[in-house]
Amino acid sequence: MIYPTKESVLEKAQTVLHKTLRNVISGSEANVIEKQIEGYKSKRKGFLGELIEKYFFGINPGNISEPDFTAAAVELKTTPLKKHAKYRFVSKERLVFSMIDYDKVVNETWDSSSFLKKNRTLLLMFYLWIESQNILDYEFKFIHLLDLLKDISGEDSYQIQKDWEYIVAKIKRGEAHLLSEGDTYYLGACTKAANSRILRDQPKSRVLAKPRAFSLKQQYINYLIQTKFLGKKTGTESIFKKQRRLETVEEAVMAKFSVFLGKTDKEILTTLGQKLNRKSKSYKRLIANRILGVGTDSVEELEKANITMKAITLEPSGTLTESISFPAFDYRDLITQVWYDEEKEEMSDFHLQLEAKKFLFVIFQKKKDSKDIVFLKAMFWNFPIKDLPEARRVWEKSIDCINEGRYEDLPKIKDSPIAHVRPHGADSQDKIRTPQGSYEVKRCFWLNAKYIQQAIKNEGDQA
DNA sequence: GCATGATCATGC
DNA sequence: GCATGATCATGC
Repeated sequence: MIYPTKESVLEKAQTVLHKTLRNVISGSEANVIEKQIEGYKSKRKGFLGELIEKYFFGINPGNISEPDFTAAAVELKTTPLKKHAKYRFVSKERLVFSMIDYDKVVNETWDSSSFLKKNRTLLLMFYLWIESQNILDYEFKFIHLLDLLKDISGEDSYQIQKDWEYIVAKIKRGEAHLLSEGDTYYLGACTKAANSRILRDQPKSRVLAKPRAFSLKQQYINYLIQTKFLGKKTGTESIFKKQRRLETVEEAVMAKFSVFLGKTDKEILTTLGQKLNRKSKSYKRLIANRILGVGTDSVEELEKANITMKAITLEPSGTLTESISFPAFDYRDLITQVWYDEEKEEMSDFHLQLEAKKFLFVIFQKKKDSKDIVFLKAMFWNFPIKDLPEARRVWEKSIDCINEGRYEDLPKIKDSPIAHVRPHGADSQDKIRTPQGSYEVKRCFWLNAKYIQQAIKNEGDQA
């Protein structure tokens, strides 16, 4: 089949909306597919996409650098949704594009990039994923064309371009092995499991690098689902109430904070005409929210890019005394997780927090001989990929301890330069069930204060 | 000063 | 009602 135009592709695609693949193919085709599925131990990633190409569209694009629908210049993406209590549907995963060709990409510019050539216009076919279900019976819920230069806001397109350029610049520096999904905002360089153990050459360094693919982050896809496909408000608040300039997320956020550099908490609140409870443990966090101009913890520009804001307070000497906490974990769930599941291409929660997330540190410093605090700076930070093995070690030790019921032996701050485990509940009675059936106080992973202090200092050195 | 356990205001 | 982020309190 030849589909000459984007409209013809979309028209055909929409005939499977609210239906399943089984609904639109013949019984004998279904039998052939059933036989193939039996051949696999588990559902192979991307298999439904291949079936859609072959049996539904009747195309055979293979692994080419052109869009799947070459004449129409449309790239097909068959991708899963999960049900969600609050948001109805969320993307089950990031949206993955082709592998990054480290040798080739360093000679490209964004406008002429092979990424844009292949992926500028996407046909997104979202189906509802249900673990136990036959892939022939997955229902297609959303089918949309998305032009990455026209169908999203100018700021979002601009950010995606900047993300691509950041990734390419890092490869040009000979740091392909240090790429991390958390480096960028909407477009990320994610690991691809299929052959992630086979390391690749990179053009500007002798160090072998993990194969990675361009991808749109899960949070950005969720934003698209909520605003474009479900047509709902996001439930988040934008830091822009009016028309904004064409700028990156980082530039936009930094511009908000730069106004208050060196100001005390009182000065900031007076300027903003705000009053806040100084006694609260959330005091500085709330100041940061007010600086951004929001009255909530759900900030659109931060959530879209999977950024977590952390208010940090340094001592007058510059020392950071408090470690940074993550959400409390569930002991019984934690021990079922795999650091990186190659088959499912899924990371454990802690791994995902470190690799895919970016942090916005809003740093205050206590004043000597005064109750006042000063706003020192804001900075974006993401966990360096070189430190992942150490974080993994702490995580694995934790799982061993939990499996063996040795809760008193969970990794302590001195056991690692990077992370540890500590209580994180409402109080000492806030307990949760363990695999052994007993109850233990809720705990979580923490990033060591010293480690974060060094990260803050390193950023200062670079500037 | 630091490690460790415990707590609490906020907002969803 | 509860998860979360950010301390606070205690003891060495």
